[in-house]
Amino acid sequence: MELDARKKKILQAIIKNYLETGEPVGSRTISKYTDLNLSSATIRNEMADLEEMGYIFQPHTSAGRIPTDAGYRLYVDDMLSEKQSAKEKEAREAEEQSESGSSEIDRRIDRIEEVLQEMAKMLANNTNYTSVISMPQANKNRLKFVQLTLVEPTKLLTTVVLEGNIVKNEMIQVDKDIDPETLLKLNILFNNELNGKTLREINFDMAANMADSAGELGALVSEIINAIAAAIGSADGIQIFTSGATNIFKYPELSDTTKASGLIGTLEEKELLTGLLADTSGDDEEENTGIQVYIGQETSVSSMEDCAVVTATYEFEKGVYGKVGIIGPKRMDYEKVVDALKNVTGNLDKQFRKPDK
Amino acid sequence: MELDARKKKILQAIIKNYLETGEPVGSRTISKYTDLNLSSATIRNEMADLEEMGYIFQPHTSAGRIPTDAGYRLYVDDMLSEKQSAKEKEAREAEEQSESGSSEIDRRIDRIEEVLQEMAKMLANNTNYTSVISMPQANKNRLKFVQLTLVEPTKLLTTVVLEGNIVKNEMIQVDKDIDPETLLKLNILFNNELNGKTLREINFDMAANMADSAGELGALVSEIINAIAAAIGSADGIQIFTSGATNIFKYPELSDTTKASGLIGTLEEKELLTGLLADTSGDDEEENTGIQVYIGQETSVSSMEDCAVVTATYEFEKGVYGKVGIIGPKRMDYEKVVDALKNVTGNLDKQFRKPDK
DNA sequence: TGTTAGCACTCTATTAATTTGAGTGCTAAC
DNA sequence: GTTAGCACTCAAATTAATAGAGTGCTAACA
Repeated sequence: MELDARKKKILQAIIKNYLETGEPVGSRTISKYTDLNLSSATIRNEMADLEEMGYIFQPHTSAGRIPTDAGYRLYVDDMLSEKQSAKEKEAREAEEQSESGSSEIDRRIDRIEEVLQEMAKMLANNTNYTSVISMPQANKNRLKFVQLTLVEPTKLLTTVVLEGNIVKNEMIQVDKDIDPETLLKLNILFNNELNGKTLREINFDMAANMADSAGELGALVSEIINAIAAAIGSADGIQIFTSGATNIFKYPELSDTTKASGLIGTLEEKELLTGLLADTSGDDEEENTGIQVYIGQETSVSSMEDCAVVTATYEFEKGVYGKVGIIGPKRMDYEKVVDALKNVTGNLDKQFRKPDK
Repeated sequence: MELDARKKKILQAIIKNYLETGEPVGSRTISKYTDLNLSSATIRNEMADLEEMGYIFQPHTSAGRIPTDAGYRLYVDDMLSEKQSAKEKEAREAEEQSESGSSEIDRRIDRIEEVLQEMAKMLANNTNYTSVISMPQANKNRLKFVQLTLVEPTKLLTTVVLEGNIVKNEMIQVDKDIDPETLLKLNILFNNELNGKTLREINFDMAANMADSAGELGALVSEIINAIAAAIGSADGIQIFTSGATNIFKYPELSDTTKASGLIGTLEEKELLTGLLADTSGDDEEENTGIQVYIGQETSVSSMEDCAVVTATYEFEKGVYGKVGIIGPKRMDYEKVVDALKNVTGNLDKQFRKPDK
């Protein structure tokens, strides 16, 4: 069967209406809602076709129609490609707004966590859905600077600064006292050897080599390397901020206790979200719009099979990306969500990249 | 009216039964449940009295009775005072178990956040309620060590170590380059002047004084002091870990959507929890058992008016306390919860205080 | 005087029966 | 190809009927 223009128009009308009301939509509604000037009977015929094609279905005989995942997919893809073509026009018209109120957050750029948490909150409030933001993935990030400090005679503080000025600390308990000269030597050693290295590069034989060449300090050196690796690692482990979890209760189709509990549970756990926010740079869709949409099963998180997830990527430092996502019911206002996400990623890009400084 | 022994026994039986079943309990049940050998009619009479006294009530005529907040209060107080007397006996019998498996967590004691988060998870899993743990309140904590490092020519990293080895970082953007000697001077200056000070002590005129005596570096010095204060402050802002929020769905009286949403919302916000976990050292009850119980309205968090909250205090460093709490329905298993809390605080005390090291 | 059996009464919860109305599919006419 | 009309279906809301748990009160009993 052919999905001609009229069918498509009807399908869109159905989905649009369902997005607003959340109720199955019947033929009579569409007959009036559209400018097609068709009777409900005609619409019914077309609907039967659309159902056969798998874009809509009835929850039960004698109910209106609801979009299937395939229906949503079609709708979303259409919208995105429209946005895409609209984008080119925008690109020309933009630039005038490019500098705006970033100074306030500028000052505390080192408090990335707070910025992201705040963003998540805002996003959730604006959209009435649940928002999710991942810390930029640092595992491709390079070590910029290491500082060893003696806090107590046997307590060594390792401060690690990564590219992008992410700072992490690790405390090491040592057996015997360390004298200042040794400390200085160690500091120089580590900064010479490790700067610019990633976690992966450090982990391999480098540790062994350095420990060897350090002679009697070998044990200490390898312990310090471990601490450094742990510090980088702890920055690596995807950190995720969520907000507005309770917004799901605004949508009856999600607020049944088992579903809600499952959803909130995965939001609390956070580990399960990493999959959602994995790095997808290189995907086709990504290349085009920077936006990805997962509908129902496509999320591969079982507790979200009744949800849709829209994600976008922001750039933290050259080549280091983080993700922003919105989780809501399948019948979410995709258009609004996409706009909101673009807004946020745009903001973050601007704040973090700061080509001027 | 007099609350004689028999009435008390009946009240306890009612509450105990209600804790288990969650259903209003009737006279016949009690007549069999207790060893009082009284007919249901007699029990009914006593129940009428207990109701008049305000310890129990009927959700509607012809339903069994449910404890009022006052009833719970009586029950909990009794239990706690029993525990208290039992404690003395324990004290004699204890000590043999005093050293147990703390080594594993010992190693990573600097990762307090992780330890506490893990504890919260465990506690929630064991009890099937929601758990809450606050970071030790550092605002009485003293500065132990400051380290200024130049990360880039105009980027100054301030690393602050507090008593208890809490480490915080703050990045400062400076106008002009700083040469190594100045840096060294600053390091010495700050460590001499500020060590052992609390946030409050630093904030006052000290900042002004130091800036003055620093001459042309005045502006820089005061900016650094700000950074240090911010670092301490960020450690001060109560940090709270929660776990098992979704456990509330296991209790029908809490899982109605509005209530659940409110509760989970406050758990997500966390700010509202600070009141619950405020420092109460010095309270009467606290002195006796280390345990506090808030029933219903007593929490003064509106979303928890159908809940009970039990909290306990643990000692992080001498004089620095944190709190552990359990949030559940009023009909929670208080005894189990109190035991679990004591267990956890005991563990934390042991881990953090480490009188041996 | 405290305890108990007995009974009428109340009120919720459950189940069943009934009604309503939205929406469909199909047929026949335009 | 479109539409009016009609019989049919089914969920949801409404009402009615029933069952059962539990009470309060009275009168008898030890």
